[in-house]
Formats: sequence, structure tokens, C-alpha cells
Amino acid sequence: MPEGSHLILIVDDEPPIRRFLRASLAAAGYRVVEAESGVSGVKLAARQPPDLVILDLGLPDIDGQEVLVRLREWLAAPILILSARDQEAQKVRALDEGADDYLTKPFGVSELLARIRTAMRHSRPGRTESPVLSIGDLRVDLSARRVLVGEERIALTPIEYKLLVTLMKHSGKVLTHRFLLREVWGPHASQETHYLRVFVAGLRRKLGDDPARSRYIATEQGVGYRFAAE
Amino acid sequence: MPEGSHLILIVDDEPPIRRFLRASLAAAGYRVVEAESGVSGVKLAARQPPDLVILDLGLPDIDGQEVLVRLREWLAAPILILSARDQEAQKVRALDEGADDYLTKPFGVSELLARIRTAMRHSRPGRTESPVLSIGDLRVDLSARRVLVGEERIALTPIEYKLLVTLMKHSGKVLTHRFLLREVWGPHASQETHYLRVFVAGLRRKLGDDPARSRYIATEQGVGYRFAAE
DNA sequence: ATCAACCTTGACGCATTCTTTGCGCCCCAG
DNA sequence: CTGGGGCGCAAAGAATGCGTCAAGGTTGAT
Repeated sequence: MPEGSHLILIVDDEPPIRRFLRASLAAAGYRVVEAESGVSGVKLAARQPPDLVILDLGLPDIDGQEVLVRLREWLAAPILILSARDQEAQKVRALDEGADDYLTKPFGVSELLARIRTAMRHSRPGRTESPVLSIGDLRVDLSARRVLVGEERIALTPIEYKLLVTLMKHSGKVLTHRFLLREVWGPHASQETHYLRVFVAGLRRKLGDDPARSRYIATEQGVGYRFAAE
Repeated sequence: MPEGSHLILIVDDEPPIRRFLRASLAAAGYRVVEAESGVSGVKLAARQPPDLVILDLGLPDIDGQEVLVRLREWLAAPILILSARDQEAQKVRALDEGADDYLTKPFGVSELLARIRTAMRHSRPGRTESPVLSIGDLRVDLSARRVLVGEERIALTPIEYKLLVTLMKHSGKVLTHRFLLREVWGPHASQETHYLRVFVAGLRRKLGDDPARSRYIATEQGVGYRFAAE
């Protein structure tokens, strides 16, 4: 399970617990940063925004509850509370201040990891709109892998599609034969310029383009091809 | 805090616990519906989609875990698990299947209410999914796992069903072989494109679809499959 | 133990796609 | 005017992918 690259901030004053958490989280593939006091935890979070915070309520300098409030003022990442005492009032306060979960010691590693996964699941950012390349009346919906000329849907083969997308992603620029061949066919095919002639012809025909007065794909003699800019 | 008008579904077979929960939640301003078995809980949720579910794992008819899985297939609302036993493995399983929190009996009312508030906070607004997928004269009732073509009911095997639902949930988009295999068979099977050929053929036959002029499942050669958009 | 339902695996013919080849055109230099 | 390089285009040949059928193999119920 690749949970890697997520950054977790541990705020706890007891070295053995920090060591235990660090080892468990690292083994699960997370990156870990640590703070041993409330103020340093807030500072660290500001300098290096984590994807999740594990916060122990029993801190020496300022109240853990206060750390929670300060973090929540600006940090959207999930916050998991650890506590030695099983006091219901404290739980209610922490959860209502914006904590996402509350674990009472002692707890098992696998439960902790499962609750971390659950919390991470919640913080998924709103789905970004489907990216669409659009030039003139030609539209390419990358997430649906759909190509439209006006209202009409165009069927492209895998290589035709890849070539079109490469051209459109750099529209306006001249792309050399060499670059296009490496990008679409792979590094080994950088000499086979005749591939381009064949597939550019195919694309132009399907898009309804005329090489003499091109709307979309222009030929740059001796150099490569250029897709029309917006 | 105006928590009013939120609807909570309680699934629990023990009348005293239901009574206790009903009273506590009603006092906090929630509307409550109850089911005393797994199947009736799923049915009730489909008829009257709740904003949150409280699910007891110890049910008489079907496994609570199974109820969780069935609900999660289409219900976006938070699900809180109650359990009498404090088994870590069970917690991990439930959380990874999509549960949002896990409480072990006995628990305090105020903690329960705080965890409900936290869970509600997480549920993104405007994601009221219908338990029925419908495209053309094909209808899939996710809550009952039933598939209808016109008026006729179609019997699908587990994998056929999962494949169909995956395709329909992303209808209009091209889904790559790799994506479908990981989604339906699991992460290990992402190479076995052979499976897809066999099961797509089975689905098309049962749905009365012709690969050449497909109504539902279109082939995108070299890439994957696409389910017809609405 | 027997049977049925289901998933996996392999084989084969056919369709689509990719590669290769050849020819004619245009433009420009000689 | 003439010849050659680069390009567009069409079509043949090779490779790959797809649909289909059917034979194991596994699992779970009776």
C-alpha cells in the first residue's frame, strides 16, 4: 500500500512515545517530523505544513487544547488527538474544537494506522474539474479521453491521440521531429521521421484539416510541426 | 448549535440500546429512523437516505461488516460503528471498509454526540447519491444489487456486477484496462487484460449488447472500455 | 460425496492498428 | 529549366489486440 510521501507531524513531549510513533509511521511509509512542545509544534507546522497532525494533549508548556485551537485557525489537515486520560469532557472539547479523532492510550499500532487512513480519506480536496485542452472548435477532454470537433466526436487510435495531445500541450510552439518522435513513440524512434508524415496526415484527415491552409497542424519545413495557438 | 433536521439511521437489534440512542439523539435535535436488522437497514437507507448511520456490528441476520460494505457502495454519509467487543482487527477492518469512526461500548452520550458532530463536519455537502444508476433502459439498484434491462431482471455474477457498476459510475469516460482490473480484481491483477475480454463479453451477452454497434459498452482499442453516457 | 456456479486459462479467427514502401508534388538552388 | 530534398498520401504487409468458445479448476451448497 503506497501511503508514502504524506507528511505527518508528531507533537509529543515524551521521547519514548515519539520514538514509538516515528518507527511505526516510517514503517508504514509516511514521512515524519517531530516537535516536543506546543509552541515548537505550531511553528514547525507553519514552516512545513503537514498532511496530518498527531497531537498529545499532555504537553509541558502550553495546553494541548490551545495548540489544537491555534492549528485549526489555518491548518486544514486532519488532527488526531492522543491522551493518557479517558475523560469524556476533554474528548468532547477536543472534537468540537476541530480535532478529527481522539485516541486514548494505550492503543495498538494497527488501529492508529487505520484511523490515520480514515482521517486522510476525509481530507481529500474537492475534485478538480476535468482538464480540457481547447483550441478553436477542437476540444480534448483528457480525463474522458474524448476528442470533439465542434459537436462531433472523433475516434482516434492510441498513437494519433498521443500525438494530438502532445501537439496541443505545446500549442503555438514549433516541435521538432526529434522531440515528437521521442515523446510519442519513445527514445529509440527519434530518427523515424516518416512515422510523423503518416500520422500527421491521418490526424489532419480526421480533424478535417488541409495542409495547405491548415487550421490546426502547420508544417515547419525541415524542422517539425506546430499546433495553432489559441 | 442547530443540529436540527439531520436524519440519523440506527441499525441495532437490541431494543434497549435503540431506545437509549433514539432518546439521546432526539434530545439533541436529530430526526431518527431505526432498523433492527441488516437487510432492513439497507432497505431503509435506500428509501430514505440518512445524513449519518449508526451501525451495531453484532446483528442477527447478516454480518455487520457486510452491511457496512453494502452501504458504502453508494452511500456517501458518515457511518459510525458500535461494537461490544474491543477487537483491534475488527476496528481496522471496519475503518478500512469505509467506516468513519468506531466506538466501543460502553460509551458516554456526550462523546457520541461529539463524534457525530465531527463526522457530520467531514461529510461534504451536495453529494446526495442516488442508490440507483440508470442509463437508457438499463437500471442498477445499488442497495439491492439488482440489475434491470427494461422490465426484465438480469442475473449477474459478483465480478460481472462489480465490473458493470464500475463502468456505469464513470459512464462517458474511457476506463483503461489497468484501472478496471485494479478496481474489480484488485491491485495485483492489473496486467491480466485477458479477464476483461472474457467478462465484458459475458456482460454484453447478458445485457443484449453487440460489440460492433454497442448500446452500452464500447471498446476503445488498445486503451480500455467506455460505458455509454446518458 | 456430489453437484452447480463461478473464475481462470488457453486457443483460434478476425479486426484494427502500426509499420513499411513507393510515388507524385512543391519549393528552391543550381 | 532542371534536379533533389522534404513532404503528403495511399496502400500493402506485419504485428497486435479483441471477441468467442470451451476446457480445467476452485469454491461452496446440498
